[in-house]
Amino acid sequence: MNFSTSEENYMKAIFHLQQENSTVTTNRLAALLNARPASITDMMKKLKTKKIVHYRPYRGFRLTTEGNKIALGIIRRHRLWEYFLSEKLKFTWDEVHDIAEDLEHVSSKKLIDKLDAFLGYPRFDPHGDPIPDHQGKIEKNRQLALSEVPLNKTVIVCHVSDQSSPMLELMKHNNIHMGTRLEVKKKFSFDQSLEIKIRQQAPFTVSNQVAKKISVKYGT
Amino acid sequence: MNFSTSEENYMKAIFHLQQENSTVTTNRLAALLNARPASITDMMKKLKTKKIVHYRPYRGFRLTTEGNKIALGIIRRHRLWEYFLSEKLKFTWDEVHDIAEDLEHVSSKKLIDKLDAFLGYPRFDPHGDPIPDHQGKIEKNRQLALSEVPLNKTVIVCHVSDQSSPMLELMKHNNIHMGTRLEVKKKFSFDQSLEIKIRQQAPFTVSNQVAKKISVKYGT
DNA sequence: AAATAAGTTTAGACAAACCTAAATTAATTA
DNA sequence: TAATTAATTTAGGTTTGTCTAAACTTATTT
Ligand SMILES: [Mn+2]
Ligand SMILES: [Mn+2]
Ligand SMILES: [Mn+2]
Ligand SMILES: [Mn+2]
Repeated sequence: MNFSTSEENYMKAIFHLQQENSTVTTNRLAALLNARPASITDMMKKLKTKKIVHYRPYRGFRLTTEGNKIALGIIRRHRLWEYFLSEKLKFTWDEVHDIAEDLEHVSSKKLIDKLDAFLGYPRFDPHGDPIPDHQGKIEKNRQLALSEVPLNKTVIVCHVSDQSSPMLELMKHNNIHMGTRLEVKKKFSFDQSLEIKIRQQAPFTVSNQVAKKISVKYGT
Repeated sequence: MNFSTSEENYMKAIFHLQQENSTVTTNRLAALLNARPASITDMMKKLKTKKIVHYRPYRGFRLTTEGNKIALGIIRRHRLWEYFLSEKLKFTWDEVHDIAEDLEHVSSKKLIDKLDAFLGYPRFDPHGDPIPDHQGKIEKNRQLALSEVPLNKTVIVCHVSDQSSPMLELMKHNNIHMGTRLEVKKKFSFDQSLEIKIRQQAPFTVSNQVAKKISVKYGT
């Protein structure tokens, strides 16, 4: 079967919400997609007849096995394009998402498999998220929030979930950017603030608020 | 202003029809877009209010200066993606068009300019058609039909406008493919058939019917 | 100058994907 | 258990892009 851009965006959004909570509600999805709840209900009815979601009125919904497979295909496309944009076209990591949001809907299977080969079968996108392979197999996400990192382990910054300018200002001031290697030296239990050390720099402190927004992975 | 996929497809189609005949008619456009004449009229009214076409009912239409500029942008995107697909992803020349038909509607200017740079500012797409530059400037098309080629000039096959299997069979039999270098040795006035010579092969004859379908350019 | 034919437009429908406002259901609290 | 509240669905619209069938224009013939 073939799906519209809209249907694909819904499937992908449901997939992401399911990671947190296996059954998804109308309002959560409406918020994520910037749509009204009534629109969600309309689409859920449609996706139910297409056997993409399990859905019982007032009871929430989740992807069927088939729906899950399709969602993984869309995520594969999204992340491969993000990798392409960042690696080949030299976009910065914060610019790639919006463009990939459109490119992901060009759904030629052959295109994506050839793109994958051209890129050398990358396993993670520029935000550190795993890229499903051509069968839809996906590795466990190796990221965790900076606030969860154990003491004295070197980690690499790979995603920042807030791109407001106040946040960017703070990051710039502390010299944190994508790929920065750092260690957590101390956790203050009073406010969960962290003392951070970047190689060859004086240590500094970040609030728990900030640390929750920064994702890192264990370095190679 | 921002344009829908549909509006973009109409603009591009009008642009191409204008090359042959400066004012375009409803039925011609309907045929090219595989749509009903009534749909064309609807869209022309819309594009007129957006100042993309000049249009007087029953009198045909043509792109405004603005419409022309936009159409060139879409053609630029289309041909750059075709080049990318063929050159980087190793698609064959006959596979690239349909995929580019979708990719061309991803309209980030920055994406296309970076893609252009990545590809090394190519000037012709895999079919030999010129690629407009970032200002919309486009070179003259250097292609001509094989049937129009003067005697004893080496030319390179760069486009075949009929991809039916009978045509492909004939081309395969005569060893003609994209990039083949050949010379026209003789023109028979009786039926306009041509005697063709490919380097290190015995000469053979093709009908005018075939020669009209094959485009070539002067070699480098 | 009529009549005819060809090309084009209009009128009216429809599906997709949204929306607002009102009604309904489920969950929570008194 | 009966209200109250929060979440969700339904009813009814709108916009975009398409279509068919009927009406209309323009061009071409008698
Ligand atoms: Mn998307
Ligand atoms: Mn990503
Ligand atoms: Mn297109
Ligand atoms: Mn082309």
